[in-house]
Amino acid sequence: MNKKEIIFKTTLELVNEFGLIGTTISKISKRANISPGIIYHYFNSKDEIIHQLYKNVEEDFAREINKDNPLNLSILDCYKQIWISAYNFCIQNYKKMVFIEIYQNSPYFKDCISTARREFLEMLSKKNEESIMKGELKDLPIESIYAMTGRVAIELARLHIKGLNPLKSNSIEDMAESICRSILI
Amino acid sequence: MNKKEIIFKTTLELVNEFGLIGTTISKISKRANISPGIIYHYFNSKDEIIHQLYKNVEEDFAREINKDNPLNLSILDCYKQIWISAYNFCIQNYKKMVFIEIYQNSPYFKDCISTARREFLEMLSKKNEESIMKGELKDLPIESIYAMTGRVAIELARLHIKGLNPLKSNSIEDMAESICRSILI
Amino acid sequence: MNKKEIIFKTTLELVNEFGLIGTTISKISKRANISPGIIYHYFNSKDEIIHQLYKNVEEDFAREINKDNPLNLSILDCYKQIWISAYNFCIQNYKKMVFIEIYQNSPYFKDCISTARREFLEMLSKKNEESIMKGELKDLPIESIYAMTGRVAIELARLHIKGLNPLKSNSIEDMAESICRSILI
Amino acid sequence: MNKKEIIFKTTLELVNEFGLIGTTISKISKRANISPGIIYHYFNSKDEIIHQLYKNVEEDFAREINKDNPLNLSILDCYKQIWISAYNFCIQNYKKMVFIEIYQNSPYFKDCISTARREFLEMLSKKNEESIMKGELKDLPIESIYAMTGRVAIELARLHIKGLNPLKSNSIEDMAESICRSILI
DNA sequence: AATGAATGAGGGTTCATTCAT
DNA sequence: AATGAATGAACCCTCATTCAT
Repeated sequence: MNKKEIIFKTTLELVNEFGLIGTTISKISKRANISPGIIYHYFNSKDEIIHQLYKNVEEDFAREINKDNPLNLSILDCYKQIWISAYNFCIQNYKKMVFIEIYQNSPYFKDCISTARREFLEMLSKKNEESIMKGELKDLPIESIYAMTGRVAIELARLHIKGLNPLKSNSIEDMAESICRSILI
Repeated sequence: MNKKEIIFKTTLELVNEFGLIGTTISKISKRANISPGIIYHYFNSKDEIIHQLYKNVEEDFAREINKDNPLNLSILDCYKQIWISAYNFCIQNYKKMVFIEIYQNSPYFKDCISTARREFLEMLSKKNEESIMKGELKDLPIESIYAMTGRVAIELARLHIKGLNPLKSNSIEDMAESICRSILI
Repeated sequence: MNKKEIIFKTTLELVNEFGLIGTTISKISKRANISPGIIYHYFNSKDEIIHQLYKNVEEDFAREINKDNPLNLSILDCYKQIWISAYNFCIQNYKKMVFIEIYQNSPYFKDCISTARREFLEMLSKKNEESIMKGELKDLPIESIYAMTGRVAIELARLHIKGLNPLKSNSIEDMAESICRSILI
Repeated sequence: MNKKEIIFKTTLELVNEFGLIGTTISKISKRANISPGIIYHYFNSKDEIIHQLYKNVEEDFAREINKDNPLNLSILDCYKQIWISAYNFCIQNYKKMVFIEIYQNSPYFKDCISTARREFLEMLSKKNEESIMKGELKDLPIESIYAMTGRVAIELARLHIKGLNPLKSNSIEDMAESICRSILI
């Protein structure tokens, strides 16, 4: 692992523990066992570390969601698959998920999404419009659909990480189906 | 309005504008037209202001949710009514809602809930268990149910505040119903 | 002496000893026996201290030069009087003079001169033009005239402060006359 | 050009652009296309580069002043020739002149003059004493004479570099004569 | 109750200098 | 000779908190 990766890894951990402001250059350097100065050899500023880390994490997430081409499925199966991918990603990468949450709720966040993610969202929007026309999908903005599906996956994953058993005896597939049906007509 | 209330009101505004860290004692004192020193007569620390404000806001929220005794209704109607109350509360008190969001995504948040809210949740839990027994409700922890219903109301309200039209042509009642059905069997 | 004046006085001393960059907030606070933080109660930045101090010092200098209305005299007597005033000011306020020199040779200096000084220079320019027309004064820009007269006063005063006897047996009046004659035809 | 010379040349340029403090080892290494580390093979410290560069530049200046043996001339012609040489040197080597100005107005400057310059000054002093004895020259220390003549040449050259026309219609010879006459009886 | 000057630890950042390679 | 990653002290500045008044 090179030094940039070490800095990213350490920052990810610290933001989970202390938040964005609580993650200081001094803390990063101490935990990573490097000098504060050297951080500025690899990054121009603390902000740059945070922004680049977010970009990396967002790309990881987008890659996971995309990996089985959900857009080729029927609208319900598409959302179910995305839901399951999101849930699993969050459980397996909970520090990344927490980081995304914190970042997006901070002044750092300027709605700058990665190209990969934007393209995916555009294609999903198109699919949505078609489904709305066909009378399969409720007429809702994509942000609302996300709030009703993907966002719920994240919340449930968060409960999982807190040590709860958020699904109990229900299977992931059943949960995904129940939740995704709420956006259908 | 007494001085404590002035400090709470000012803090609520400033956190909406500048975030928790950006809300300094100096800013509070300037906007509230009081001296920085006197704040420490009413509170032991900045953290105490934040925590107490959160508690107050959470209680306001709980009070609103409770006001029409939703627990007396059928399980679906109960959740629908809670959902609608939550959605409306957030839209009508968006500064409080933003504060809650910021607080819960910060290292300040330590899952400490208010007594009023705890009592309500306990009663709701009991109702849930009965419904699960009756085969009406999915067997899920209350936190998951909240994630699938109330949390979604807040997310949609947030979109409303951002200027989107999150429900489009759908009525609040329909949305509440669709979403709350996802927790039923 | 109030705290702002103490900060100015300390800064003036330190700039004489260590230059503008070498004069740190930490050094100021130590020598003035105050905390670093309080400096920012009176000034917004280190730069503001430096700029305001320069403005004050420049005004002191301009006041001294103006005090006997040299502009009412003949051109030679006018410059002689200015010369003598400048020389005496520098000898009596050598720290201020050194500060002016350092400031004007630094990136801090943005040719922003005080209103009082600008007005004086405009009136002096007018007097110069008249004298040039009358064939009394060499046709030179005012900056050159300053370089040939006032600037020399400062240089000689600097030698005085270094412990030399820069005029030896020559009187100030004779020196002023010899030097100021160099700009006459 | 060997590496030491490259470092000197680069430093001269950078000091003109950024000042002494703004000229960092990092900037020197980047502009000179060498590593920061190797600079410490040729010099012990940044300060040493600055001091040696100053010494070199001062010697260049002294060499130029000396080149036509002004000491063999009459006292007035001697000073006129020195004056003209200084003025021309500054105009033709303005980066060196700016460096000298910056250096002498910085805490780096410790009045350490080069051997070449010292020898020249000693010979000039001797010539001065003879002229004072003969009643041709004012009884002044050599530093004062420099302030009244050579220093003025530099100031006027500086104005030339700033874009002014410091002599206007006056010839260099006339200016040199007017100024140098101020030190004669 | 109230003021606001004062403190000082800690923030992000820079940079002369060192050293393993 | 040469590299450039690495160090760490010092920079300017912020701000929660204290305290004399």
